[in-house]
Amino acid sequence: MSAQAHASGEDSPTNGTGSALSGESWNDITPDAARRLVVAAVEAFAERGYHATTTRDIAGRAGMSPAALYIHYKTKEELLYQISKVGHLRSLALLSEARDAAAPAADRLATAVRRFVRWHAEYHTTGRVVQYELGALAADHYAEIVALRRRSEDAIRSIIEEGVAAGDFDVPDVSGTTLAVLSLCIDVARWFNPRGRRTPDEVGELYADLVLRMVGAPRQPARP
Amino acid sequence: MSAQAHASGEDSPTNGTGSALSGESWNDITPDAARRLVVAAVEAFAERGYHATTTRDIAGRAGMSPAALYIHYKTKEELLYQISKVGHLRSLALLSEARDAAAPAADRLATAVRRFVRWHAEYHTTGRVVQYELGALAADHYAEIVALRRRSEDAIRSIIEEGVAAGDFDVPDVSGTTLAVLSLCIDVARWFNPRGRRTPDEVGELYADLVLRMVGAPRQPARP
DNA sequence: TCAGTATCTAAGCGCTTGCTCACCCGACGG
DNA sequence: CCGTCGGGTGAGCAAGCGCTTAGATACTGA
Repeated sequence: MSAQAHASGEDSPTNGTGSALSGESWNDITPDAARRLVVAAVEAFAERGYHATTTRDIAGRAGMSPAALYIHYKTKEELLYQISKVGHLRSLALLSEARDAAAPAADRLATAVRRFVRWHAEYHTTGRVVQYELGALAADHYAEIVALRRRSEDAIRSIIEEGVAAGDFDVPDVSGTTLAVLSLCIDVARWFNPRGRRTPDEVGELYADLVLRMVGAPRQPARP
Repeated sequence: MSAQAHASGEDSPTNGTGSALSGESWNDITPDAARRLVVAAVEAFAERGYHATTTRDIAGRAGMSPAALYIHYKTKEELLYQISKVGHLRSLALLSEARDAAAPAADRLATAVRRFVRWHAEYHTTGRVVQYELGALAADHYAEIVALRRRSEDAIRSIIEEGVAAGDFDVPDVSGTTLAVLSLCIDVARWFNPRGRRTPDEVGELYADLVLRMVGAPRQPARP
């Protein structure tokens, strides 16, 4: 397979948003206790699911009493909403950035997949909550999140459409393939295990290659 | 509710096990009330998740009082276990059959994916429970199910390995690609919507094509 | 005819849930 | 030196949970 050497600089074709640096993106939540609660909630939701997680458990992990949770968040659902929103915005930013880069469609698609997958692997707990606990959101919050997801889908679809138009891709069913690509990437959050054989970087590389095959792009161009 | 019509015949290249006929496979559960409970539980678990589903809800959907549930199943978890077991056995049978067929690896892989995906689309409620509610199983039940999943993975891996050995496939990372193929198929249960544009057959066909591309098989052989 | 069995229900037990309330505490400006 | 205020607590409420029990009903074979 392709050498995964790629020194750090590797991507960040555009960094207009300045989002590229952030690791887990809870850093800008204040006060400190509110941030600890979000982190605790992500862990708990990812481990046991939203409904199986108790507010006592979340508060406990954050090192405070059950009642303290309600100083910072009105309900347990609001915590989920916060997590879901931040996660979806991050996904969308990632994919939009890749779509808008000045590069051939194949490169942009590979970059999008590589980063999207890497994020889902690296922050697979967050990813799990973001991708699999939507159903627990209140109706209005759910609608808002679904709109963000649609925009993410559009970003991928755009790249594939442009690749087809440029004659770089061979894709009989663009919207079906878009769905499959996104689905493939998202599911990484479900199975990824940080103690497994593969690093997030390796999975990203593997998946970028697989997706290029799916769209019938000529074999991976040598990367600088 | 689920039209279980499904004209059966369509493919079935091998039908040694005789399992090919079953549609939704709850038909052989007796007595009738126990079957109704399983069907109700599948619907409820798929809609809201295991933990958000109450025994009162399940019993209600099955048209009986909450207490009646416990005549047929010892606990709510046993219901989940039953569903999970039947579903995983069905998946495994599907994949094993495809693996053992007398045909080139590409055909066997395409058949495996086509049927696996079709099943996850057609019975996406069951699929949802089977694939996404494992975590709610008791420890011993969980271990048993995980063993079944490993055997399913082995079936796919075998086909890919044999395709590589025969020179039909070009796969740099066999076990990674196996994971990706399974992941892609499984995730159909999450997003498939019976009121959407695509039928289960169409999704199966699309995915079989995509997977052949992923393993670098020469373009799809004409099917009879 | 009638005990035995299988199936079901109304009522409810003990416990946990999400969330609230009355109160406490240390930092800090005047 | 005190009042205020953001952040915290212990206790607990109403509701809902999984599950049990005592008893009703219908069907069976002898």
